[in-house]
Amino acid sequence: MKTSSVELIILDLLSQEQAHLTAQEIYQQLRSRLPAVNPSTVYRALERMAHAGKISVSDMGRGAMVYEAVGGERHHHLVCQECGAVMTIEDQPVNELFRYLEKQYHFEMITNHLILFGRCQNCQSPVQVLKAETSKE
Amino acid sequence: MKTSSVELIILDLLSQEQAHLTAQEIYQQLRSRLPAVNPSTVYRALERMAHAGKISVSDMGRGAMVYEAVGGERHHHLVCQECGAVMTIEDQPVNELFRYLEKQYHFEMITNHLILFGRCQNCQSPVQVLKAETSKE
DNA sequence: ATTATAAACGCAAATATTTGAAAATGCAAG
DNA sequence: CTTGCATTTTCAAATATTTGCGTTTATAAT
Repeated sequence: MKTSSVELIILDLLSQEQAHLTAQEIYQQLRSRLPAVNPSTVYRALERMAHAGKISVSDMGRGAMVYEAVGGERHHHLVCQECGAVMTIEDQPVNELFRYLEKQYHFEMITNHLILFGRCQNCQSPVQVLKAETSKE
Repeated sequence: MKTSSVELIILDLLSQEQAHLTAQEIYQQLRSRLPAVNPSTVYRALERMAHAGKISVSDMGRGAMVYEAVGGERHHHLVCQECGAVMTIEDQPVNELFRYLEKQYHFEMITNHLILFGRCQNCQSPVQVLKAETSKE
């Protein structure tokens, strides 16, 4: 099956510099190459590609899902909910959990990009103190 | 700080039977108790509550995020991307990973509800065969 | 009780996303 | 090349979500 032109361009966009783009960002950038493309074409293409495993979709706390090309080093992210900092972590420990769950539950994992939210080192104790001073629930 | 009435009702809704509700479902159900409530009030309340850690937000592959009250047994889900089946798994192995990552990256984990996508046992080999017969990329 | 301040809410407008149905395109078989 | 079928795209309309801003409500201080 030949890949549609929109899909090709989207893959190209997502291949630039480990891009994590939202549907809107993709739509906007696409318009500079295919000026008349319709938004629903983009949404449907993204849906298709995600289901086909060509791209991954994740919530990185930006308000909308971000899309990423699959391939390259498998990795995962820790996202700080206070300052938005994104740390990339290696696959190994996550992979171990996944393999364990696959055996345990006879489940074939598809998720290959984990996003975990929390507070980075910088945002930890300082915030606690601030909160203690400011609010009293 | 006193909790707003909308927040109280939302918490009540989410406390019924391990509910995983979308914003729309919450909005609809809320209207039966507060007929004149405005959608933006609901969206803003959900955002507030999520940020305050009163509820958790996750993508269970239903097209929209689902909200859940926190508290009760910590658990996670395996969601089958073919048939939509949802398995609940115990916290322990996930918790071990989280504790490891916290130590390793000095990161304080907030995520407490993991959703992992894949294929359940029923949807595994059958689909492979079907695909092999049907498509030839 | 009165006033000041911040949080929550409603409303209307702007955006974003989804959906159904028709037109266009690509591909394979005849 | 022409027909048939499946996929992709468009368009318009329906939904869903977000945003700015003015109003109300709650809370705390005077």
